Amino acid sequence: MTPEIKRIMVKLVASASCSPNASRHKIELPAKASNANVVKEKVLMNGVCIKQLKAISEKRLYHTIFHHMSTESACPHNPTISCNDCRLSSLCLPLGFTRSELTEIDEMIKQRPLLQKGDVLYRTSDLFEHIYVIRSGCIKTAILTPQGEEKITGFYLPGDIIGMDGIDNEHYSNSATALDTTSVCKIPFDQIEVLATQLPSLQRHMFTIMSREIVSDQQTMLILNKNKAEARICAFLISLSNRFQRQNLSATRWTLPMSRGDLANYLGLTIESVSRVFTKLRNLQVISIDKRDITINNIDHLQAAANMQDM
Amino acid sequence: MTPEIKRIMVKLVASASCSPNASRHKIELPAKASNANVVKEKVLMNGVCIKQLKAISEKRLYHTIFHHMSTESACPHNPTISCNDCRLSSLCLPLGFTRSELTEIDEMIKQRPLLQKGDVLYRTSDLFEHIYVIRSGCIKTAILTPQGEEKITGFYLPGDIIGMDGIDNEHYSNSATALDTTSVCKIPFDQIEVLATQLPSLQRHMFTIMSREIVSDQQTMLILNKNKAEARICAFLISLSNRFQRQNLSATRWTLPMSRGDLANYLGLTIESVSRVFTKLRNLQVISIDKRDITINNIDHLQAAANMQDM
DNA sequence: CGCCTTCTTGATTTTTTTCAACACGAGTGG
DNA sequence: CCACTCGTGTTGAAAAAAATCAAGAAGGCG
Repeated sequence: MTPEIKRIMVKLVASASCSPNASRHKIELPAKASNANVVKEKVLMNGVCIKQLKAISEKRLYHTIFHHMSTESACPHNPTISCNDCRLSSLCLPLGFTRSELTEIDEMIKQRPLLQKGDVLYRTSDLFEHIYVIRSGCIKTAILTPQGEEKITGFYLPGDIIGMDGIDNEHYSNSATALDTTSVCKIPFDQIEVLATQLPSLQRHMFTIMSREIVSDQQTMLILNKNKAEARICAFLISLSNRFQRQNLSATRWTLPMSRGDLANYLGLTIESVSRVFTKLRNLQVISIDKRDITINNIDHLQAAANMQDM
Repeated sequence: MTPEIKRIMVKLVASASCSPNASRHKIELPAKASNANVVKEKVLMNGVCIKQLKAISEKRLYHTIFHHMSTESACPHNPTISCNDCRLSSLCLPLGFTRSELTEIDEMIKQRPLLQKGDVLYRTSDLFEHIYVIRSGCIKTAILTPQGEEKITGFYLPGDIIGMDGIDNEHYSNSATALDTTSVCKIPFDQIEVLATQLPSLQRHMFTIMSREIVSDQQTMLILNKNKAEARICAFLISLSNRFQRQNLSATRWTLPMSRGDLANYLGLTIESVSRVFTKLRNLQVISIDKRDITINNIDHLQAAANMQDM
């Protein structure tokens, strides 16, 4: 590990105190981080393992750390943090709760599982009992077709809530799989229901997040309806950029959480088509790509390409 | 009007008494109805106009009437029918309500607007105040793209509930337009919220129907993800067939509620592609088509084509 | 070092769109 | 009653786009 990277990491880890008032980071990835230098140590933050990979490039490690740092004020993946201290609570819970109401909710969310890349949170037709809030990392949800193929229905980032598709018939209609080291809050839905009858603002909040999921699914349908591969991918990149920005991450420089295969599956294209569009956009200087690290150089062009006439 | 058709119509209209116990119809369209004979009269049922067209073929009129008859026990489009008597109440409301609770809900749903073909129920960015239950007819919902194009997000049939996309940011994100003579129940959402805190089963029901909408949107994404036009259209026809069957209509013989253009828009194809697939399916004897009247001759082939390998 | 997964690139084939013409019925007006 | 137009749907030929098939590059990992 180069001294430069070590210095930044130490600084980051040091600022990760479990305090609700810790200032929010706005971090850009410096070009100094290199893929050449490989870190073989386990990386711990406040005693929690955030990377189990045996070898990881400095650049990727740096990405991982600042990603976790900027999505939560306190220790990423730390299962002991309460809703009172959680930076995501504004997304997760309605505003205006009293301290005692918050504590009541905190009591309800006892479990905050830590998933490693590839771990399955729930499977299609598992009994529906919980909804989950993503605290860090990334989750993909997918439906199994009658032919046994997996069709990805969404990618979920910190602050997003998943599992609500299971309310209808008591079983999840999707499966949920971690694309990276991911921590989630596991919330028992029956307790939500009871609490929601007592706290109208919680009931309203539940309606709101479900409505938001409906709108977001329809936005996805909109992207899939664009018939040009380039338009789909550009629209997806813009949507991802906006979501990172909402997490106070850079809007123009980030790492794709998913593989080309997952992306192609989600967008209804083949891997080859995705790869070709990426190459084309890179040749046009619209984006720079290094494996899954994306830099957006020309957001206007991306926007124009996403909106291209397609019916 | 031929005597044969007149006889059937009189029989149908006669059985349309406003009684909750009226038996449900299971009706097939007889081949005798002809497109040649044109009805130029207004058609009334229990004093409510169900067709305003100046000229309509017997066949289409017959379709219209039995469609309305079989979706409701009582007078179609009749705004005075109460939830107590509505045949759709099992879809619309949770089971196990007491008579007084039902009356309370009935009180809340005072308005049951009647829409003619092309009428707009609400527009994108209208203030969200109501959700709507389709009682008869068909509604399409659509999102306006930044370029001003309309992208259809769904088709809704009797028993379906629309407008829940508006909860999130106080404004509808879709517009809703009638594709046919359509009646809806207009339900004030703020009153739903108040009532739902008092009646846990109503709260649960709201969560359920929103969850169902999420699942249904994801099913649509699944159809759009199939990259072959034939697979998309076959999957859509099967889905429509199932929905008609759920309304106790024939699963194999019905009328497309939407134009080729709307269908193409919804499926992310061009009008020409839709037309070509229809022609191909007709040549293969899989379906018969007469304008918008569809007869499914070979459901297995349709199923196989819908499931065709496409990734 | 070699195996495996992921990603890229090229050549070919299939599919769909696009452009253009035409058919048909409904509604209109002479 | 008949020509006319308009909206809707069909069909054909050419062009564009994406899938498919095939091969190879790069990096993680044992």
